[in-house]
Formats: sequence, structure tokens, C-alpha cells
Amino acid sequence: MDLQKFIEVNGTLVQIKKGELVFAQGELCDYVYLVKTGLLKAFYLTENGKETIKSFIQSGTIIGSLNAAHCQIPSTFSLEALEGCILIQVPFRALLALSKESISISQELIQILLSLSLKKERREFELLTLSATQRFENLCSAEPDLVKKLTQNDIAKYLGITPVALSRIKHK
Amino acid sequence: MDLQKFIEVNGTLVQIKKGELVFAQGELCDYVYLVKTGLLKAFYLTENGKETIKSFIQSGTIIGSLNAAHCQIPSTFSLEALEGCILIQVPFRALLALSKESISISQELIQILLSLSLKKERREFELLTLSATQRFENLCSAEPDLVKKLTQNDIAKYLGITPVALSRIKHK
DNA sequence: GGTGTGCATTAACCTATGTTAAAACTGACA
DNA sequence: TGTCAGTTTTAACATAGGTTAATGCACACC
Repeated sequence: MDLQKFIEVNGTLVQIKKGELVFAQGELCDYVYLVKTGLLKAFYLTENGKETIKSFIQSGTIIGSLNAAHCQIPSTFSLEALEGCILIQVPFRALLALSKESISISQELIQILLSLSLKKERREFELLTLSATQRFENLCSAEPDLVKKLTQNDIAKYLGITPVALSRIKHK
Repeated sequence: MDLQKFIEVNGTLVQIKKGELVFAQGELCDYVYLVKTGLLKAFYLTENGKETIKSFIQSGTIIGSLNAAHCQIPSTFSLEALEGCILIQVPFRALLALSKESISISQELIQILLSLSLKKERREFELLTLSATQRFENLCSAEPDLVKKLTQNDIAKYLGITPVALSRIKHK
């Protein structure tokens, strides 16, 4: 049995309306979610109230505050639905426990973590070496359909700039 | 047997002199390294020849271009010794193979990947939400002894700014 | 059709950081 | 001791992006 199947069989269905939070920064969150349908954003709020977006999560993805769940610490980010979403929720510890018993699940978990680390590496690289303009162009060519669905506000927060700056960039 | 032990027993010793590369960006690199002694930097070179530092690697750490090794693609970064280093090298596929046979190794690999993702998450957060000044202060308080060993050039490249900008920040 | 709310654009001004280049400093070594 | 290479500092100027605020636009709702 694969991981996705396991979650579907053993998890519980959760419906989230547009604008609602799945979990909030500062909360403990022991669950991992499989996104069946919908679109979400994972974002940070800094002390001075500024929001920056960590990532957008599309259907088919497994998402959760893995570190929070694993270390039993409060999540560093919030997860919000940008559209109505259907998720399947399963405790992270159930996954870990399962992985202790099944090599194939362990292997799959390793695959997921490796591909997660690949994604983060790309993002780190872009933040470190590219200008906002280049990051925007990259995003547009890598995820054209996603970009269409987002507000410029959210795109800007993802790029690490203000909506005003993004508007300027687009204008050129 | 734990992972570190496995590497020590099955790996081969590699000595790297200061300034030499362990592997270079663009190369295939199937190995994972355990740092016995020394200090290294992992860095990107952009097309226009600019260097940015992804991370510093201190002794006791396991390092490698995991994604490159796993996906059999060229490494996106280079690894260079900042001091004379002693490393132990082992093929990544040997680790993966081992993890397929041993649950405990799988679990350890999962732990390593989780803590790696935690580190990257922190860095992403800092790049996304903090100013260069704040990032510098964070680094100084989190890794005071590491900072002492580095040149300002390398610190700047790690923070994502120029040495000139770092000098200005320090001056204040 | 009118009104309100949220989003996008534009403009004016400000600040952080980049760029280039020169000068000062440091340590290695003949 | 003098010289050289590498590193750090300083200065002057250029640019990207932030901040604030005003305006424009679009859609929902009365």
C-alpha cells in the first residue's frame, strides 16, 4: 500500500472554505494533509504584521508543518485556503509509526522528503541569486496556470516584494 | 549500526587541502561525505560569475549533493574546503540500498532529511523576511565561533550581499 | 443604476544595497 | 626590512525596491 492510499483510507475528510485557515502559525499541528482539490497558501506573519508566502499548495500534494509535527513545536507558518478545498487529514505520528513497520513506506517518505528538499533548494537559490524581476519571470514560465489564479498581492508576497513593486515590474 | 558508523566503516578516507574542491557545480556526484575535521563551503556560481554561498559545513555533518546523487543529475553547487579537511566518502546509492534493508537506517535517514528541511526552512524564512542587517545579527548570535573563522567576503556571500555592503553594516 | 469594498496602478520621495575604484590594513615571505 | 597579495574600509554615484497616498477599476450587493 502506498502512502497516498494509506492517507485516503485512514484519514478523515476536511472541508475548508476560501479564506479559512487549516492551521495557524504558533499552534501545534500534528497532522499531515493530502490535498484532494483546491489551492492553499502557506505563509509567515512577522512581528510587525507583514505577511510573506512560503509556498502555494496545489491538489495532489501532501502538506503539513512537518517540523512542527515531528519536533512537537508550534508551527512557524499558517496554512490558508485560497479556494474551497477538500483535504484528507492524518496524524503525522501515524505515518511515522507506519514507516517504522514498512520499508516501502519509509522509502516513499524518503522520496517525498528528498523532493521537498529539492524544491526548497531551488527556492533558496532563487532568493539568493536572482532579482525580483527574474524570480517573477521564472514563476510565470514555471507555473503559468497557477499565476493566473493568484492575486498580485499574493504573488508579490511570494516573491518577497511589495505589490507596488510587482506592479512596476509588470509595467516594464 | 547507525548511519555515521556505517559511513566510517564502509567509506573511504579523503583528504582535501584548503581551497580545493570536493566536487564542482555541473559534475555528477554520487557520494555523500561525513566531515571528520575541517570546514567547508557549499556555493553556487551564477552565469555572470557571481558566487553565493549556500551553507557552511562543520565537522560532524553529513554533506552531499543529495538531489544530484539521487536523481543522477549534475550538482547545482560546488563544495570547497576553507581549511584542510578530512572526509569520509561513501556512495549515496549504498546508503539508499542499506536503507532499503534496514528500518533503523531508513528512520535515521528520515531524521536527517527532516532536520535538513528544518534548516532550509529557517534560511528561506530569513531570506524572505529579514533585512541583511538582521540576517547578519542572527548569524553572529547563532554561530559566533563560525563567524570568527570566516572572511567577510564569505560571510557577505552567505548573506546574499556584497562585501562592501557588509562592511557598511558592521560600521554602524 | 448607485454605492462600497478590495485590488491594481501610478506617482513622489526615501533607503538599502550594488558598482567601481581608491586607499588602508594585514600577514607571508624573500 | 621591503614587497606583494589578499582582505577590509571608505567614498561617490546608480539602481531596485520600500512607503505612503491618491486614483482608478471591477465586482458584489442594495
